[in-house]
Amino acid sequence: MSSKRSETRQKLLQTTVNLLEKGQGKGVRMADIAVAAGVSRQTLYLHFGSRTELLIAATRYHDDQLDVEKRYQKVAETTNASDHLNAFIVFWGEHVPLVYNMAQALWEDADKDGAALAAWNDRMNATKTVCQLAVATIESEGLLSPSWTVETGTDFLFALLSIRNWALLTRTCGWSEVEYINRQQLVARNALFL
Amino acid sequence: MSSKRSETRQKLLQTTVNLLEKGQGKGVRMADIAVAAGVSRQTLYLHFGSRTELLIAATRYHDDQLDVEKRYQKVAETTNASDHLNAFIVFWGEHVPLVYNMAQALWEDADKDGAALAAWNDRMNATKTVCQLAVATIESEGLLSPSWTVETGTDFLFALLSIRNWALLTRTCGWSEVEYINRQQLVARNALFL
DNA sequence: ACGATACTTGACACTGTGTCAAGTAAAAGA
DNA sequence: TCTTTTACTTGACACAGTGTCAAGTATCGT
Repeated sequence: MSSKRSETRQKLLQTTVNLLEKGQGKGVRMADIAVAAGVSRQTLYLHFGSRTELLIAATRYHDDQLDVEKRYQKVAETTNASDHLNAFIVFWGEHVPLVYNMAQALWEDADKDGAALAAWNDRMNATKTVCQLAVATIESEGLLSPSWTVETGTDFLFALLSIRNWALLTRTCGWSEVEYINRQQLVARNALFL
Repeated sequence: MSSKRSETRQKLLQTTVNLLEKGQGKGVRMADIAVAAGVSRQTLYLHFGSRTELLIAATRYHDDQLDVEKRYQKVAETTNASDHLNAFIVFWGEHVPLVYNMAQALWEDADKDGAALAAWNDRMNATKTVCQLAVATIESEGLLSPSWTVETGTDFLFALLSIRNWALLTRTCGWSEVEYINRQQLVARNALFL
């Protein structure tokens, strides 16, 4: 009967994901989640110690549903640095919209809560690693512009592709997904190659 | 005797600026400011209706002290698009560190408070206007890469120079002010010109 | 001396997070 | 079948921080 517990846990996570995704992540309270899941507020604290823990668990849960590894395959399968970079930016341009609202909820808490900050940094480091891979590939083919080292080039690409930049360009400036991808490819290529 | 009121007001603003600048903007409470200014908490509400109002007023007060117009002169005095862009990025690279902590305090409230959001957008629009000027100058000399329109090029430059990008590159990645300026100049030039 | 101005004092409402203790209901185990 | 355990509920409360209110004090100008 320990399956009832994990059933409830799953329901809570799913409800949290749903609310965060639709509500733009803004001001989703513990009470809101409890009501939406048809459960008492205290049950949330029984399963997750705090709002931050719930947020982190929900983020992971959501990630698992997205099957990121599989979609990253196309990047991994490329055979040269230029294709790799382009494929990576395509991947990223398609990935961020799926993750944005969850990420936003996390970083809003990162101001106050150390655990949320840690979780946020975790995710950021993961994406920086893939940036690093892309730049290292360019360097290994001798195509990295002498203006950059692998490290600083990675920093730049990481900043260029940051989620907040994505939000600024697509949400605030109104770029479409395709425009975002094409222009970021262009900028990254012009900056890093030669 | 109405000078006493404005004296106090000034003292409150200055104290707020001091606290925000040193404290990384994080968690500066009304009570903290009141104590630091040697005044009761309620006096703050007598002069400014809310935390957000105080924050906005403090930001303006701080801006006035910085004499931005004068430091922007060097940008305005340039005679061609390339110099203009370079001078602008130098200006920006020197400007952001002075403004960062205040800006951070403002945008942290922007999540919750509509007024803070409005104030934040105001500032952002101001900087976007100067970005637009830089890109329009390039275009007017026929040097803007055909990949861009003035509008999209402005969007890009605005994103590249966003305060959050600055924070990511200098604070998180550890770029020095000089490195930031040189590399951002490089990237902007490579992306926009041709 | 009078009254306005500037500020103080202390209490209180409100929101949202997190905690605690006692209670219920139903499945699991003897 | 009776008992224990598990999963959840209920309602109260502490706490932080913002914002409000009413009554009090001190000082300045006239």
